[in-house]
Amino acid sequence: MSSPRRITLKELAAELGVSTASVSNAFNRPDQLSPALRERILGEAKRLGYRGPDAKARSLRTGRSRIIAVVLAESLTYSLNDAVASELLSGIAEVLDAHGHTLLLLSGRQHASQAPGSASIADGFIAYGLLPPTLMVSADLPAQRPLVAVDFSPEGYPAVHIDNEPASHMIARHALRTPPRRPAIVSLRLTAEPCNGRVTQAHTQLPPEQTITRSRLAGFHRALEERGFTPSAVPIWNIEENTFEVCAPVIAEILDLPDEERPDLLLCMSDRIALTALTLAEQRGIRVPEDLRITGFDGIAEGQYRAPRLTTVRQDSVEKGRIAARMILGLEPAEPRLLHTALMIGDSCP
Amino acid sequence: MSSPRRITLKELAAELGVSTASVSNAFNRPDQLSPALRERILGEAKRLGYRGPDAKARSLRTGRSRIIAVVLAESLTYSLNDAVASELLSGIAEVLDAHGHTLLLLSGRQHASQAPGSASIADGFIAYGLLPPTLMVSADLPAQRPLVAVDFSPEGYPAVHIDNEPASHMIARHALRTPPRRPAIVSLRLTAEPCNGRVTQAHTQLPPEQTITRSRLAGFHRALEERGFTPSAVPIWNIEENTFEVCAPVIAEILDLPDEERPDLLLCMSDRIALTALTLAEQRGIRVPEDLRITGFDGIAEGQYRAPRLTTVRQDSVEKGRIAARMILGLEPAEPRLLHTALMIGDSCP
DNA sequence: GAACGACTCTGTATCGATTTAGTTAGCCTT
DNA sequence: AAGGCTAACTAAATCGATACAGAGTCGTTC
Repeated sequence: MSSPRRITLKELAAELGVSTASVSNAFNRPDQLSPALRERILGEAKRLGYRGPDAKARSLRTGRSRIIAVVLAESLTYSLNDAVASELLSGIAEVLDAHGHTLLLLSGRQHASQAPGSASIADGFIAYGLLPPTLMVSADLPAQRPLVAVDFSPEGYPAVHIDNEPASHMIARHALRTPPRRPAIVSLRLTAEPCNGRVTQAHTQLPPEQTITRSRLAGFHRALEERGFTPSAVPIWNIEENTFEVCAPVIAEILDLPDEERPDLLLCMSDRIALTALTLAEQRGIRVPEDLRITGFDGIAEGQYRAPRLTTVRQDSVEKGRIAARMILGLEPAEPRLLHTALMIGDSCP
Repeated sequence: MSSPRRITLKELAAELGVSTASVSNAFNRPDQLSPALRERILGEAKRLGYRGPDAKARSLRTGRSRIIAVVLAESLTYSLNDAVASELLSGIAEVLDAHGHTLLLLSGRQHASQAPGSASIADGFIAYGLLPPTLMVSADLPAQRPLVAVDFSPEGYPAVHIDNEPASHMIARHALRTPPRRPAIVSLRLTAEPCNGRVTQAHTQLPPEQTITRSRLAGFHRALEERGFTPSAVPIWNIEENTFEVCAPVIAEILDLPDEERPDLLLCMSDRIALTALTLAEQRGIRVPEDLRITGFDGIAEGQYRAPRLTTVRQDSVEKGRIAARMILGLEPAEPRLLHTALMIGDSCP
């Protein structure tokens, strides 16, 4: 336990009989001293086991830590297992790595309760999908520090988005080309109050915060209307968390409806929902796409590598992450960006 | 750009006419000052927009940052999309969160090149699956700082492991109960030189570093021997990266062999490999398990939610992460731990 | 009524670096 | 030979907090 305490720059300087400035320069600005001295310093440093300037002290002095924090709306546990969030993080990590920065993971939830915010270490923040109320709580994160938002739009900050409404309009339009008898929508976190199941009249007052979900719903509704359906007559089921475990019971409820009530088209707001539907339909001997057509949203890998291949809208979450990271590093102008999506026609809804 | 610079603790103290010590105590040790003063300080802090002590300065002074770094063998981009690594991270994040710590993500690869290590910020390190050579490079990470290893065993550090050899022996034994005509092994990173495909004689000298892979192979071989097979006669294909994209061509090579050479049992070293085999077999009309039996390893969710359900060995990666995190936080003794695994018999190899 | 302890609060050294302004020495110019 | 430059190096202030030792006040206790 009595570790031989790490040697400091000052001690190293004393040992060598040079100033601390020179040692610092040896590590950071080689052009500021003679190669000979630099060599001598680096050599002695290695000999004494000095690992280079301490990051804590350096970041205090310089004001920069080369750390970017990503604040995730959901718990880290959830986010790390969600394909879309993982892809986003991948994109962010890729760019940060390439520019010598590191990634600190914060959860919007955790953070609120967290005693003394270790957040002020970060040079900048990338916030993902925070809801306005959560944002308020954690808004004091970026005390004058740069913040880039992904998948939501806090006022006054640059944001990276996809075109949710046109995208879902596009896929719904495709699905409705073959007119379904009973279309249905399976939505993600649409209601103000948590509700895992059929959305009833009681939930009609949709909260305005859920911008993504609402935009996607709007796209579905527009397409339905264009094809002669009455949007309000199309049933909506709501899913509280985008995981198999939470989706499964709701999907089961839908698939186990009596034949004459069971939908023959599911417009799902995420691939995870659609994949769950695919799995449960298979288990029940419901044929996809003959008896039931299913569309997803996101374009995650899992949906493309399985049979039947999922019909979905691909959004490039990795690229979204890259852009956000480049913005926060100042490598590209931090201004609102809207990424486009692509319809991917698979076998689940040809 | 001329941000009104964040106010400091000292300025706040001056404003209030109290000492900096009191302000610090107001935030950190409420019992050290009267409730009245504390109230006054906190009030004024809020009024002036003071967010609480700066993390950089605090961590320099106290020597603790409440940040734990996870060093991943692979690139972050890969790790974030790998189910096993994600689960591990989930487990780690869960425990760290619960104890007010945050997670810094470092890649073993990135780190080597990274200019000035921002690593010395961390209070401790959890290293995952580093190969000895890589570890050497990054060994100077934990300058006298605690380190817990996961899935490998650097000398002198506590490590969390699973029982790889018994586990793969167990599943191979199960698979061989129904004697296959032509068993084959699909391995992960087994060879010294990168080799994506059939392992030939040239690769016989297996490097000793790949402890996990070697242990799993040993388990397979022991079971094969017990069932009367000559291990050296069982063909091995090697996969360089545990992703669909890298697996697919190798699996295709196997499945496209002429009927009389094609294996009828694949012992795969990961679920990802096994799932790829499942998908490609399906595409080719090869029936699983009738024509081809497949076993995996890991027990990732994706394999359990699809049909046919994967026969595999479940390792609790989340728990592995939790344990590593608790060790690094000193919540449980940092001593070698071996987790047990469970055979999960699915439909891919009944 | 002196001594003691319990509460509050303050002064200041310190954590380990970076960086500005400045000093010295040596060389070149004219 | 004087002035001007540059290169190489240093002294010391500073980043923003924490925590120790001590100072002052006030109520108890013997």
